[in-house]
Amino acid sequence: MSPFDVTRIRELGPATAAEQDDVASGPSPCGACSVRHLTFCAPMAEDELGHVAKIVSTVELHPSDPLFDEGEPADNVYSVTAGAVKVYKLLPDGRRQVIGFLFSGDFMGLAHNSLYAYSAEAITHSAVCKFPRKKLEQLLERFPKMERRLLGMASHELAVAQEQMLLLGRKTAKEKIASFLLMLSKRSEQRGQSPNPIAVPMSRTDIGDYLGLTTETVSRTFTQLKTSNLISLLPANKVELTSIDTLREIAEGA
Amino acid sequence: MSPFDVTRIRELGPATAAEQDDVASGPSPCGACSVRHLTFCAPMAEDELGHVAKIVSTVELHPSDPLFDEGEPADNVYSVTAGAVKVYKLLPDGRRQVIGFLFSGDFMGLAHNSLYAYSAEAITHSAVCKFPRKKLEQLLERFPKMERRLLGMASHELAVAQEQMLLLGRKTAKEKIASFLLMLSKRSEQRGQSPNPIAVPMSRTDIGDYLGLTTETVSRTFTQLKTSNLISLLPANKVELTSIDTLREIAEGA
DNA sequence: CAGCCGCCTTGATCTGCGTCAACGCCTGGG
DNA sequence: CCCAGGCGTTGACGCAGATCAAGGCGGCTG
Repeated sequence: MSPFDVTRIRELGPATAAEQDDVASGPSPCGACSVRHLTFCAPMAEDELGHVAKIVSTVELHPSDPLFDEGEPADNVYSVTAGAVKVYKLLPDGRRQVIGFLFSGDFMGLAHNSLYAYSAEAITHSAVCKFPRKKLEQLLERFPKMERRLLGMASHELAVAQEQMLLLGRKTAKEKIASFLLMLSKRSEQRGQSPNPIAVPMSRTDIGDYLGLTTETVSRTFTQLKTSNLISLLPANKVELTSIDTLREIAEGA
Repeated sequence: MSPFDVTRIRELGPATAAEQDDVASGPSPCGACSVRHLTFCAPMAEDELGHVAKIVSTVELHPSDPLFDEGEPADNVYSVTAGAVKVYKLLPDGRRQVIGFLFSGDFMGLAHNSLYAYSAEAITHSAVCKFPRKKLEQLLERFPKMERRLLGMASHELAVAQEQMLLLGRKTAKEKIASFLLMLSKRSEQRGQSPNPIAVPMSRTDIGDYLGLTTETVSRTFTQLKTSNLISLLPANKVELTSIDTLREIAEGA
């Protein structure tokens, strides 16, 4: 079972056919958004949400639906409200690096120049809010507190990216997998979901491309952690962290 | 010869003994700052610079001087005005990952929580402007255009970090070194300095810790590029990129 | 419900880069 | 002027993880 996605999408409000067509369907119910406190909309007061609703449209995504590609004009900024999305970069010969996995509250598309620096694709059934860049910028100008929030979130992203550089440059396969699982757990908790049996919706290939490993190594390392009784692989792509403290020690290279 | 650092420090304005002691010495001459257009101070009008000068103090750093350490309270934000600074993270067992090299115009210390997420140390004789976080935040509140600039710079940092993840996770040693040299060249040019014979002020160890390699591999790869006539090692830690196009092809994995 | 396809796992082997070691060069201090 | 210590380079060897290969399993489809 994976009621998670569907549930959260329902929380978003009615998903009409028009929305699936990726077309703005007039003001959407930001007031009903259940993950608003996680997003850059958080600082907006109830009576200001109309300004947000006026420029936003919602998009529903199915597994492996692309959202945009690296190099396209970055005309929109997106905020994930349900599900899981991966963003990645490619080398000409096809080598892939997954830059991040996004969940409810995360945003993407803040390009410093006018082109997207990465591609985005849904992993699970997901929903995102779409903000035309120009209009969002006008909104930010009018509501500096929203811009402040965005700066705070960007700073956080930066810290996460730096932690990931440490992982990619200096950790072993085992340390990488342990770090990855703990990260998923922490983020799940931050979204108000279970921190322990965690959902791992992405494929071994995606995980490998995120950690700088091959699928084979990811698989072997999962097996190794399982054999050491540090994790259990549950049905429906869930993983139980049997010994979080030990995992933490491994992740930190102690 | 390396007049570069000294020159740019002089451009900063008089470096007094008080400044060397890392103590605010009253309003400093932001109006005379030759790298202001590169920093987050750029959007400030001439007649607003007094507000900046009032909260800033300058710090001079000698090679290998530490500026702050990971885990310390992040009480200040710094902007580099001359020289070169490295920021890095450590694993408990001493493995190091250099997160970035900072030059004129770059800032550091934008922590999302209250602690520095990395350590900072001067590579060359350098100068930085020090902004008490609290006071800077007040200033940002008063001048949203400065906050906007900071958001733009943070977005850029994010894109750079993502590019670095691709490098760390998926590129070979040769591709990493080629990418690194091209990055130094581009950044040198952005600061208005020579894009081709480039200054490489950091040690082989620092380069290795930045690229996820050992010093031996860095050294061997430099030798290999030299033997292939793609670069020349010049005196005073300068490197000439003999065939930028070929380097670019190598860097992109083509 | 049977067959296929994609994903995961496991095994065997290979290799790029790490590790260990030695040495040359430059620089700064006595 | 000489010596010591740090940095860079080079060589020999080892290993973590990549590559190549072969099934297994579960879910979707006809």
